[in-house]
Amino acid sequence: MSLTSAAEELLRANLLARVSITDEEFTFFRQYVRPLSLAKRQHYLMEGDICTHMAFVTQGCVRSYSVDPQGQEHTLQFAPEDWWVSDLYSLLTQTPSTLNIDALEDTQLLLIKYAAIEEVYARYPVFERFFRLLMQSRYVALQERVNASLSESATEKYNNFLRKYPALVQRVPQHLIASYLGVTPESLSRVRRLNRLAD
Amino acid sequence: MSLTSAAEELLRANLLARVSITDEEFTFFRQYVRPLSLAKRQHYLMEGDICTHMAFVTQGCVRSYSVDPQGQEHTLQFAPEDWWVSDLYSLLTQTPSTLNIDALEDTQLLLIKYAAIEEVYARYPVFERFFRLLMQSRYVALQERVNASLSESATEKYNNFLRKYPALVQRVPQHLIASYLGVTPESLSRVRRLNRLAD
DNA sequence: CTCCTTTCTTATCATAGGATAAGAAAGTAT
DNA sequence: ATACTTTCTTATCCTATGATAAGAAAGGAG
Repeated sequence: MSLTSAAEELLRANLLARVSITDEEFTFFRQYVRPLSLAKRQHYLMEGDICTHMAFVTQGCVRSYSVDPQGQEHTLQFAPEDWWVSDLYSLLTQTPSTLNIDALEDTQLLLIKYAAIEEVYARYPVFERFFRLLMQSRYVALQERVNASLSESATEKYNNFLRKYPALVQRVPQHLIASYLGVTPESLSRVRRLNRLAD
Repeated sequence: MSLTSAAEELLRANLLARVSITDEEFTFFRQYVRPLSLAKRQHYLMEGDICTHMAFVTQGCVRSYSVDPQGQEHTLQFAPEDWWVSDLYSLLTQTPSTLNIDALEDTQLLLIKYAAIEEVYARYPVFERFFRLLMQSRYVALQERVNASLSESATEKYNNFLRKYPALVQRVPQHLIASYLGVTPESLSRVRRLNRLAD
């Protein structure tokens, strides 16, 4: 049995943050895990591809986004280190993806083969528990985002983003944050200027 | 052992749509289920309450909504028969709810005690599987809603709502659909008029 | 049937944020 | 160092949608 890499230890820690995992369980899980490197701007998933793996980011940052009929990009998720990302709909249904996932920086992923996941759940239900817990917290966060989109102005959305994700603001281009918030880059720039004037 | 009610059979069918459940498993689960009736406009949950149960709607319709600092209501979910509803954040953290849930019609719920759910999962992991699957599909649907809020105009959002939830349009007041879509009732009325003119 | 509440519509006016255009600043590669 | 790309800003103008106001229509309760 090979030693675990630093990346795998990050994955183990991510699992342990939600559930208790034994060495035996983790060793079993590792069978279905493989690393993937992405260069900055390289795509992990492109619209139309079928998503076959769940990706866990161990280094760098990716984002998932859709492209609307006018060619506008809309960012659905930023995933820096310690985050999971995939096109869940494509993964679950094994149909062509409507999302794109690309790297905002040079990035290291660990990929878990979706075709093996049922086997993992059957052997060690703790992994099913893990993904239930993960989905639950993601659901709560997404609902909060829907609520924000219904109730907040551009300024409020940006200021709350600053508060919630201060680290991302430092490493992600502003026009991508704009596309996450649902405003144009020019409007976000205006929001920031008015923030500055008001301070 | 008492006979199952029609409501309980609806619950059983809802579980069976995602997982295989034996009579024994369902009988065990039933221990933690109790019915609740709500009159139209009656609240099941009010902001500040701690959410202690998951609710499954067997008759009627409820909605969950938040109230912003200006007193505006924002509808997060409509839950007609066969849907699950709760304030998941309050449920998971046992902290005061930020959401309200009220009945749009006379409604029958089945409540599952959250404090018992870990016991249920431990005894019969199939229930954990069920809630994982439920959370997954809810997550996918919410992400689609976020995507719509980022990319669609009021008209598109309304027309897609019509397409996705034709039954709800018949039974839910339009101003509540407006509050779900993130537009004012007056704007929705305008959208409908322009739709009519264009037909 | 009548009153009262809720829901929906229409019209006018106001505004937050989009569209467009241009350039500045920062980052990257040769 | 220079050129090229990406990112960010500022300014002007424009439009989709919000705010306000008023009334019509529909639905319930007595």
